[in-house]
Amino acid sequence: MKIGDLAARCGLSVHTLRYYERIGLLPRIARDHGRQRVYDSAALVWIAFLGRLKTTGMPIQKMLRYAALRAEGPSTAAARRDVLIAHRAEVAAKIAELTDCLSVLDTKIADYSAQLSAQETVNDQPHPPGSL
Amino acid sequence: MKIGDLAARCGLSVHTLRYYERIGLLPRIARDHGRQRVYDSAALVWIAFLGRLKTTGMPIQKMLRYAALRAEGPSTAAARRDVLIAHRAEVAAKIAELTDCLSVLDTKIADYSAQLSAQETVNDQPHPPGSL
DNA sequence: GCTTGAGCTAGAGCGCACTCTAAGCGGTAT
DNA sequence: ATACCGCTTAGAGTGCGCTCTAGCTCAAGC
Repeated sequence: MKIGDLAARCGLSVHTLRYYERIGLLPRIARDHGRQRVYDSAALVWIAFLGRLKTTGMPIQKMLRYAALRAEGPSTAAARRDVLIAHRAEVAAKIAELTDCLSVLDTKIADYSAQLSAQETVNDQPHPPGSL
Repeated sequence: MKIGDLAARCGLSVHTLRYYERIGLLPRIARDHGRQRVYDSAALVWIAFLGRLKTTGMPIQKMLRYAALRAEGPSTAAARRDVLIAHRAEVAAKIAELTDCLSVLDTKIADYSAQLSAQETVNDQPHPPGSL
């Protein structure tokens, strides 16, 4: 698989794929005779997981630490698990925070709705009390 | 309340408060005799709400649109409610997305744990099968 | 064989949301 | 009176995560 194919499949741009490799998020990619990158499906799996980390708000610096552990091999499994456990806690906290904000939004929306329907009720009165 | 006091109470820096005013997120603030800003508690309430919007991922450009509607007065209540309803949907979607990622993380963590306890079991064997 | 399109590198540029600096003014404590 | 602290402005700088450009090589289709 060449870089354009991978880009089409994983949803990142060709530019971004090369950028990720340059900073070390993707391991060194094999090249063909013409120095063009050749990807296998493992790259797709890894990129999908990076996408999860990104979606959940992990900054690139932390992803790099995880990627470095991964590159070191199976001896870093415990360290990687710890990174994920810590990140999991952050994600859970973020969900709680968003859920909290959601109820604030609901309250605010309900306030606006009440305000608007009260106004509408007034408009519906052809002769509001005391207007004649 | 002067800008330093407000900063201490709302958790934003003095720099950020002036920046927010400059771009229009905060309405024009009254000044005292020496041109220094004087805030009332309404500012605190508004800033707290901006914080909710920010926490939930609303970009400053959208907050500006909401702030502009607010500044226009009560006639924009319906428009503001619509903005909040749309944003509420985005937040709910984000929560769903994060919840999904959370289960991926849990799976991954469980995989590492299984891998690590298997390895530990091997280490616990003083004479692994076939090793002597 | 020639065009076209995709890939290559190094490095510059961008949008967002701040964050800080420089240079100066005003009020208060000693 | 002087030192100091917090306030003022305009504008420059920062960090993140891309995103794009220039100038080139390479490979496949007509």
